[in-house]
Amino acid sequence: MSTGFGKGSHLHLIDGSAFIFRAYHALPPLSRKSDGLPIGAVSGFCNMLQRYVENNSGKDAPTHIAVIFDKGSHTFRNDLYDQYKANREAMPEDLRPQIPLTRRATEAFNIACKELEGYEADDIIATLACQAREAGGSVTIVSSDKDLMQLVGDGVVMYDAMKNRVIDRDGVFEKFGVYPESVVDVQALAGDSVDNVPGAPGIGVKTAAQLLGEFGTLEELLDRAEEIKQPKRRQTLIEKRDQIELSKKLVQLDCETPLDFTLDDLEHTDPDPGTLLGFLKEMEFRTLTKRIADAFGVEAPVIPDTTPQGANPPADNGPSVADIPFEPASYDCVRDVEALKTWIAQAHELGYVAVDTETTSLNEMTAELVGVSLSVEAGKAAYIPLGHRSQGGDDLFGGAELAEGQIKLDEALALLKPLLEDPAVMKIGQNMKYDAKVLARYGIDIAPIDDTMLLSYAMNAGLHSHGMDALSERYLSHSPIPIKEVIGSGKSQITFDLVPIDEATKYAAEDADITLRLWQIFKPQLHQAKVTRVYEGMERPLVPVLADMERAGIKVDRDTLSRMSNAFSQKMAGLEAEIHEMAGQPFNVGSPKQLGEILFDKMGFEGGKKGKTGAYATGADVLEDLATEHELPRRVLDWRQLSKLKSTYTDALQEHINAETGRVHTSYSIAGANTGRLASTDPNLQNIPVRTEEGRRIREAFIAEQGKVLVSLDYSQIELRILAHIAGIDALKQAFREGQDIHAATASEMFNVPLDEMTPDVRRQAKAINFGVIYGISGFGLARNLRIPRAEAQGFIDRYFERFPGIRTYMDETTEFAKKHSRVETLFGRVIHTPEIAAKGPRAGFAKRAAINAPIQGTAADIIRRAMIRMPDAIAKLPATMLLQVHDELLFEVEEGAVDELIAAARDVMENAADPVVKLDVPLVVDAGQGANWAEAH
DNA sequence: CCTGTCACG
DNA sequence: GACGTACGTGACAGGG
Repeated sequence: MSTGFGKGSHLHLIDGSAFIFRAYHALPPLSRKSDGLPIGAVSGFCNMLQRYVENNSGKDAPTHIAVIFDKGSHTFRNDLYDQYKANREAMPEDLRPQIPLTRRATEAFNIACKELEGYEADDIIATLACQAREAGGSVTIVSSDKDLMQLVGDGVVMYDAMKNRVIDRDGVFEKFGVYPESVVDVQALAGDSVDNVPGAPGIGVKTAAQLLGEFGTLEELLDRAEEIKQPKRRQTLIEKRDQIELSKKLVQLDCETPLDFTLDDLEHTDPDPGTLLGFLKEMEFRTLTKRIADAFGVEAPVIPDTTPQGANPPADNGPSVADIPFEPASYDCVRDVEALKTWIAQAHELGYVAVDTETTSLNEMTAELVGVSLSVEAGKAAYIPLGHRSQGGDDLFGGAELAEGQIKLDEALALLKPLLEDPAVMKIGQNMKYDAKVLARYGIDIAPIDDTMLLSYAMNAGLHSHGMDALSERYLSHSPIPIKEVIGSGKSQITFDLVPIDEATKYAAEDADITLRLWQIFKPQLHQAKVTRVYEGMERPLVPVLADMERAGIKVDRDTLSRMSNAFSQKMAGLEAEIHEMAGQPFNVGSPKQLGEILFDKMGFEGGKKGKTGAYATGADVLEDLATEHELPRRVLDWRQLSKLKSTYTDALQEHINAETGRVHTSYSIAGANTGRLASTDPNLQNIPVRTEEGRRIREAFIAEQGKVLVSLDYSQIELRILAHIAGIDALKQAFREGQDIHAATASEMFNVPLDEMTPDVRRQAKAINFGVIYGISGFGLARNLRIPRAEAQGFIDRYFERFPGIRTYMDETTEFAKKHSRVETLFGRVIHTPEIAAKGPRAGFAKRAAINAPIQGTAADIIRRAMIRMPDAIAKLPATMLLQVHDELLFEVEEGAVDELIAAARDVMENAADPVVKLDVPLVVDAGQGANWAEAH
């Protein structure tokens, strides 16, 4: 029945990109259950196609149909004008992989799918519409894009699928005030801020339509521009003639696109049921598969239910998980292989399982696995003891023997490994990084995971902490068995392997039970809280990245530390003697209480202030002031510095060197800091000294292995850059774009000092103000920091606000937002709750400054998180390991020959880490350093 | 266990 | 007009 395209034929042209974006934004970010592939836009796209075909199956059904896509970002318009579509936001990361799938979907529906490199979809649509019109057929363009309106008329109409409205010549007139043949002229004059078409400044659609009504065509208008009465308008049209003519070329669609197919190739035929249903099955679209199978009158293919619900708990019908009682006695203790297999099968069937590990220590690097607990349903959990020992073993070596009635560790792990690594089963944990690290040491790479701690953090940062006990109390009204009751505390504390198995079961299974229940509460709330992308993009993917960094650790040279400790001891002893001599009596220099009494009571210094405990304040700022009057306070300051360096660093770090690896392994808490920053503990490697020469030498003990180098990359002024972007401070943005010294530039702007006459002191003051702004500046705080009178500090601040009024606006708007919503947000959508903002009294001040700071600090934290998540792939082929993060710095260990390559690759990731979600107005700049130790690298 | 102090960004 | 004040962390020592 193929007769070729001609009179009576009806061509439908669907704007594919419009369909995709509408589908993407209309739906929550769904993902394919079996492997987490993002699929929301594809799902919406298929639904829209299906509905479209259904609605157009009557006698007006199209004889020919095609979906047209854009291809490539560079078109002939970019050659005309390099700014064309330059400020278009980049495609969201989770949409990109879905684009090819929409092509496949189109083909599966047996609809022609067309695109052409170097041309926009609009040009292909224009060319096809012209051809169809000439052949005597009619055309419906399915799109609401105003750029396509120039094509309407002579048998061509547009159809807005969203509003279910046909746009004909009158519809175009309604929109533009002119008929289709003049649309291009209107657009050339009015320009388009979305596509970055310049147009004529100051002329919009209304004025353009009016001018064209008067002069007829754009060319006529430009030739006779002198006749225009309004002086401003006349001047614009004369001066900007080139720009307007360029704009016309940009908006004019190309009807001569070189196509490698003809209209006849677009003939619409019914899809092949097998192909279409096969595709839908592969995408795991259950509802749509069934609907289309019904329409074909065939059996719907079975999408195996053994593939997991995985990512989400089943819809909640029964009693709330918080209402199901906790019954420790009901927990299953799994002591044989058959029972274990039953539990594993249940997990496979459901597609999710809560997992918790019990170990001999909180240190994941040395902890030995003692047992694993699982839960698949609220109130239903199992504990699998694997390494329990009978208490008080009485053999000669005092070692306890493995208790009876446990599956052999190897055997159990061999059974658990396929489950824990099965991409089709979601493993749910509370602080999964811990379990992942322990299991990694037993050869199990647990994935995919959900983490209740991180779910809570993504939704509730700032509201409460995210430890399991706190979450259980708050959301389940249940106090878990305290670990103290199981293993004791203090001197009589035992390790978990010595806990009797019955008791261990109650404790361990309860943890898995609680974790599962929390997940069932939290996971469905994620989308509503609008933090799905935060959780899936910036929290969860960080878990394996940090686990690897922590397991890698950094090499620390014990001898270097030990020598420093000795040197510090000697110096301190000398200082202590001098201090006692000056004080006229011996006392504990390390006791602020005793020191305060010596200073203010015995020696009679003025201005002693007592705190709420009744002790004198003896902080560094106090001693610094007293140091002008007497030598003793300076000695105490020196002593304190050495004492700090010794106790916290040179002594303590040695204790943290792992006997097996010879390295120090910190632990990062992902959900510790409210702003999104990480925190480092045991030991804290984010506060290794650097500001004083003496302290910085401690970094010489952090070294690279033989043949390797430490490389440090850090963001330059990232928070100030973010401030410039968020608050929209043009002067700061400009300074950053030009690579200026930002503090000097600020000083120059504030104090009217030319850059080449800048003194270090003026620059220092400007620097203090810049940082003060980030922290929610106050006259008092700046005065104290700069040690200047408060009035003077306030004067600086006033002048700063005067010169950079955007800052004041940002602070006011942020405070308002916080008051209104009780939260603030980062550029990437991270939510930080600010419950205290409503408080009265001094707490309100704290809350306000925290609210001002959080979006800035938090956005910086988001950016480096994104960089860290991308880093493993980016450096996969290099002999390099990412070791540490210090808020704006990443430290790597690299083989000597690959340093330059590593720097290039890592810098690229870091400098572009905001893309494509946020387009910053300022460049991100990363500085790099390298050396045999951290002091050299930094 | 809390407080003061001080190390970092 | 008074009241306290820079933001975010973690570790250690002293002292109850």
